[in-house]
Amino acid sequence: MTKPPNTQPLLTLDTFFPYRLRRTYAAMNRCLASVYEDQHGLSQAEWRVLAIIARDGQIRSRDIAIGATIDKVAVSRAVSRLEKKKLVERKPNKEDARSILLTLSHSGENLYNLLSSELLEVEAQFLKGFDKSEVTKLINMLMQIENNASADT
Amino acid sequence: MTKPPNTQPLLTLDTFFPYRLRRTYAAMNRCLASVYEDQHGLSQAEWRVLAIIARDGQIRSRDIAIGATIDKVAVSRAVSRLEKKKLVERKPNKEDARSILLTLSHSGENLYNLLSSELLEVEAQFLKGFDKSEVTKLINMLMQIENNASADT
DNA sequence: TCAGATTAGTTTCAAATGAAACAATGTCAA
DNA sequence: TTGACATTGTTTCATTTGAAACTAATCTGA
Repeated sequence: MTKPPNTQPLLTLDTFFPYRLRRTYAAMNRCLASVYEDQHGLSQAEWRVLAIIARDGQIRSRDIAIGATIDKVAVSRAVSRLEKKKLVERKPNKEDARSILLTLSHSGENLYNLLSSELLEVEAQFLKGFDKSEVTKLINMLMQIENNASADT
Repeated sequence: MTKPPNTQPLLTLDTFFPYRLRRTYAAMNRCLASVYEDQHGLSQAEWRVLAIIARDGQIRSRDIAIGATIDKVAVSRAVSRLEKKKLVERKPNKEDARSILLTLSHSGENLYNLLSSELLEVEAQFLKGFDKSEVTKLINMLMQIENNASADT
């Protein structure tokens, strides 16, 4: 009874790359959130800020915003919450008093280590069935697409 | 001066699949939004609802929510706005008076056709440099990963 | 040197969002 | 039937979010 909407569809949603990427991203996110949020009480922003600090060591808010592509307001709020939870510490920056240097606390490091091993397992679930070269190729394609999108006018 | 945070990092962020996927998704989204939002004044939810209705013809709110993985409240609001803009029409469903059947209006179809050709160009930008088989492989991997993630406990 | 412009980070306020409550209809078993 | 439960879609309300305003510090160039 349902009539086909377009006799000659321009856009086939199911093979439209943005549609597929969005669906994959959404499904992935639900899995990840069940770990960092449901099990450890961190928001996505908090987890991402934590991961960037873990990667870079001592870092300014501004560089977290750039590294994690979160806007500075969200970073500021995430850091406040992480500080309240004693996971992150703020130190004054002697070289530039406008900014603040952020580091993980001891318990921040512990949580990060725990979380990262849990999330690596989740990643392995996502990528189950693919061999190493396929995954490498996938990652490289995603990086190229990110570049193409960022270069976009 | 910046000390390495972990002597033996468990998780290498730059090759961590969820990190890459998220960055790609974010970059892609900015490009797409510059079309449907900045140029045509549609929110992401509105565009996605429009695309699902275009694909499926006559459809219930509920099925849009499932098809687009948007929650029903967001669908309800997006449909209201689309109706206000005369892009979508609500018709009572004779078979089940709880639900409402949604279709594109004439101008909704026109906008959809315009938008989809514009967005296909954006997609082509993203995928520039890859051949057809690479893109097919990519899409298939994303679908598999989505399934793996959805099957996750 | 010092006035204007720029940058880092926070706060404020309005808009977007999501969970729960809700009204209206439909289903199903006793 | 009918009465308990389920489903559809909207509304309400509290929280989250983001843009702009703001404070404080730094840079820049006449």
